Amino acid sequence: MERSANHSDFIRDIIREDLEAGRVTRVVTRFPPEPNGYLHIGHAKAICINFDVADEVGGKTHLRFDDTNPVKEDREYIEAIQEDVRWLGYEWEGLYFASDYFEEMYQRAVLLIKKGKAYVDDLTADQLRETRGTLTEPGQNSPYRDRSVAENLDLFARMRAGEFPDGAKVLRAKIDMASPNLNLRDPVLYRISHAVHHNTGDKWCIYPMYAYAHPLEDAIEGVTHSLCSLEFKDQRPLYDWVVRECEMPHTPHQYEFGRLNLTNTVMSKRHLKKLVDEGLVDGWDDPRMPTISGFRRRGFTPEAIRSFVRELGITVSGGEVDFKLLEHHARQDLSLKAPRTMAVIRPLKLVITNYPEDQVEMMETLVNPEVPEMGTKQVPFSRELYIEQEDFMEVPPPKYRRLYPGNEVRLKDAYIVRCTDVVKDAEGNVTEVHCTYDPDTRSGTGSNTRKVKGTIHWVDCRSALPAEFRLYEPLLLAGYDAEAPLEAQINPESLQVCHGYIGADLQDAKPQDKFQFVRQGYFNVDPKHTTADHKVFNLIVSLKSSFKVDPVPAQG
RNA sequence: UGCCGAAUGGUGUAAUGGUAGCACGACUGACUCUGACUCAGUUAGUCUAGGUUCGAGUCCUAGUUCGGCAGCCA
Repeated sequence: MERSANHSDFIRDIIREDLEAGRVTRVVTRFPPEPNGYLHIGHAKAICINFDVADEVGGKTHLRFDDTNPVKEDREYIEAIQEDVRWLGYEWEGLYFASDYFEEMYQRAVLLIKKGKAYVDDLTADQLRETRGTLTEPGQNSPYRDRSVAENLDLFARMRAGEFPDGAKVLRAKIDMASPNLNLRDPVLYRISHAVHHNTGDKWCIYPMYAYAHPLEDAIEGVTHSLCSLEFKDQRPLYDWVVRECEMPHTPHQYEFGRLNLTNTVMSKRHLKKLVDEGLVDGWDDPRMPTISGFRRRGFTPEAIRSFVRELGITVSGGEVDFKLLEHHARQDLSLKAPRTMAVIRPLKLVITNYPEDQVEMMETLVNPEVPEMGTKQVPFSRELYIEQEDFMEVPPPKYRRLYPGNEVRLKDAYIVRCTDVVKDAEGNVTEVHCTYDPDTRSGTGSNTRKVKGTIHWVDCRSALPAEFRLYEPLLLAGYDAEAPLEAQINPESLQVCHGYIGADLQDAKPQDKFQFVRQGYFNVDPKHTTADHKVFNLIVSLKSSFKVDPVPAQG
């Protein structure tokens, strides 16, 4: 795993100090997803942080499914989550399930009861909320708060035995109903839920709450540094209370860092699940989704995501990261890996009128000019080519250096051509561009010293393969409101499908192969919709451009 | 008018009492058989008011703004 030289942040500082002071001998962190949805780029940050900080000091990281709420969880997610973590490039030491600790958690709860630190409460959920107090007023003690230990023990055992319906009773910690920290106002430790659990089946009908279960999970596994996001900050005193009062032999410590927010991106699982369930996107792995699987299908590389996350750093101040930064890391990584090739997304036919009808020349080109070791390849060239519609304008705007009547451009890796004529249909749209070529200007011959301002890409008509291109924009409209219904805020142009051509060199491209379409951007072979005779390419990220084509070209 | 936390260029971060730096973005220019890449340059910042100090982004006080917390979710 690659490491950055000057990593330092408050978490790494704490770890270093703990190590130096001998408080811990080996660092253990954990990534604890709930299997109730797919992982997104925000989780990627948590994954990178947990694995990286441990790895850097020779520690280890557990993958633990925090599966304490059977009604929301599903096996499907367990597999997907593991695939995503692996794909990101991380291997956990130990795969754990919180549900494997249910018995120990139960016994620790019994201990709490015996110590007078927990009690069974018969209040309804509504009553419980009403007596919890508010942000500015203390709560009131439950009338059941002072039940005897014996009664609590009996009731709790009967809860476990299934004698009560869902919601009839809860086990609560006995802490302080007047605490200014709402989390300490006798938080619920266990609830009754007659639900089938993916792991424990119907063995249990009471399930521990996160606030109780999580610290115990960490303690049981010997986690040293339990890293979580900021919204758990207020739970830290409760976390410590649970570990202490349950008399856990090992004491883990919780530290919180700021979540990742990306511009123009919803990150909540609730919203993402809704987009999937309502068919507004093509599944969890829709390339517009901020899920790990979405980024993977779109064509982002794990290296790009990791370097992006590392550049973000770890802080406790929140913010919103510009999506452009992620794109930057994608380009940077892909530029060294992706073979270059010419593809035409919106085709326009170009005919070289003075080129022999049946001649085909093979043009040599570098697979990747930035990495010459990647070699060269041959590209066929002949009289009729497809060029990009954008690369011809009958009436060019200022500074336009592509093709227009009378102008010369270089066909990349081939010849310089001059536009002599255009052919139009009945509506006056240009359907064909006619050019003449200069035989002395063949690329690589060194025989010519002529310079021409513009170079455009092309694909030879005879050998061209039809292909589908999917161009993406942000899924959500700029300035969307996460609180308002999302369906009305979906960017209608978030997916644009184009039908064009690729060169014969992409004949054998496989799903997830990545290419740079010269002058356009990086594309990934879509693994879901590509078939043997129909290739679909996802735009990963476009190339930057310092020239914007006039959006309202004057067509004659 | 509760508790907790955070405020540094447009964005994300660094500077742990001693020259406010880096990256992205934006804008110039050079180069270019990718208007890419690369290179050079420009732009732009310590929330406010006091205080401590030879010296404050950093420490103190007060304020302002923003975020989190009132699930039998995690």
